[in-house]
Amino acid sequence: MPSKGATLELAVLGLLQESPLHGYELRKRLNLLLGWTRLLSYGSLYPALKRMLRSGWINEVTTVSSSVSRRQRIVYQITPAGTEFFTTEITEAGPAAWEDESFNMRFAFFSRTDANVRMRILEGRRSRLQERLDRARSTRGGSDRYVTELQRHAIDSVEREVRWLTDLIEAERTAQDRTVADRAPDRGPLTSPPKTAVPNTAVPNTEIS
Amino acid sequence: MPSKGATLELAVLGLLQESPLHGYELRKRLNLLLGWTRLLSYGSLYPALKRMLRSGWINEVTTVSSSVSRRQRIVYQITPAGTEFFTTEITEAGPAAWEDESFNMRFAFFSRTDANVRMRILEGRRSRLQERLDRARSTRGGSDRYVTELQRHAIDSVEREVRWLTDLIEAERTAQDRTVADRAPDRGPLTSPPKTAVPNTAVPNTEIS
DNA sequence: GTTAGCATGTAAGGAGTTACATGATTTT
DNA sequence: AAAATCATGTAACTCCTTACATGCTAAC
Repeated sequence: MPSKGATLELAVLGLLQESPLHGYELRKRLNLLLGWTRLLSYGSLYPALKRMLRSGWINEVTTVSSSVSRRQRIVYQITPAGTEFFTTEITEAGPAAWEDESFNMRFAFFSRTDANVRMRILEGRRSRLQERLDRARSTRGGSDRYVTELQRHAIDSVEREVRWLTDLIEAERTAQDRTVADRAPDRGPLTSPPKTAVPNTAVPNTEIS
Repeated sequence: MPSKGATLELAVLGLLQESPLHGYELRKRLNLLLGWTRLLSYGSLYPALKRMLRSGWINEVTTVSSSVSRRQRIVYQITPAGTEFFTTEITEAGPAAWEDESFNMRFAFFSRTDANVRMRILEGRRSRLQERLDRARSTRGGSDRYVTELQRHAIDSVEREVRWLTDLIEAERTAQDRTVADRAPDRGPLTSPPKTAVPNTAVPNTEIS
């Protein structure tokens, strides 16, 4: 079975690979990682965790009093089965991986993805967007000013995303060439951002658990 | 009641205000108007049409043989009640109107919206996006290269959209000033696009029905 | 001591998709 | 005559949100 969606489950597993977390904290991290446009609700997250428990991908450990806080929490940790599922799914670079949500999630875990899989996902995503552009450009028939403007803006946005992907693919490719040519340790791409980076004025925000 | 979503229904009513259409054709136009990223399915459209029939917003007329084609179609036309509902909803410039889908739909029908309502929707949408930016910029704590890059790109995209809205607001404002000052007929904004327009190389596509 | 934020859940429902079904008409 | 496209629908299912419920703990 090609496994339909399961984006949320995979994102949770990806986060739990770094460290065990409880639901409340998971939600915060998921909102950072993906979404931030759409805040994930608890009504979505907690049932997902229950499902994952039943699937045997995660274990729950109830903490009563630990070092700093004596607040009761249910901490989830990933199981070997969960790790295996995550690895299998994240390696799957088929059409499901170039859809919006799915792509974002996979991209967020690219550090734990093989270089050739990264490449296939980036290229697949780009051709998916290219298809959209072709469709949009061939069917523009709006006489209305606002409709035209809306479509123009939408096309601009997708074109921008295609350029972003192209830059990333280029960065991946040169990084890979370096590795093959020099036998140097794979430092990976993105050591220098492909476009003008936002000046990092943000608060470091070093809150752990 | 503030009326939850009903984006699809409103979009259908908006299209039917121009001319009566059958389901198949409606889907095509809806995909142009909104979506084009997400193709609307018939499993969504036809039940919506049934609901709208029951609500009395539209009538159905079965055509058997007309001028060009003798193919059987069910053509829907908007009723006075439907027009009233559409007008009321489209004038409602509350928070529901600045959400992604809802905003796009309302924007697409801006030609049939009062200038002051347009302004409120554009400004509301912009401050909604501004909130997202503030949240995203204050919580950036990713050490991972790819996560950082993903968030940077997401922030860039929203910043771009904010600028787009700012230009549109400016265009609306000057258009309104002109109208007030000269007593000239309201030619509206967007007579010249605020940014570099895509060179219109698209096929005119004059397919009607 | 009360408010704000932490923490976990459930039930009902909204909005959509996919898969299934069927058949007419036009094009090749 | 076959294939593509037009045309309309239903049933099951997915995924998510909102509203409801509950209670603890930290800060003011």
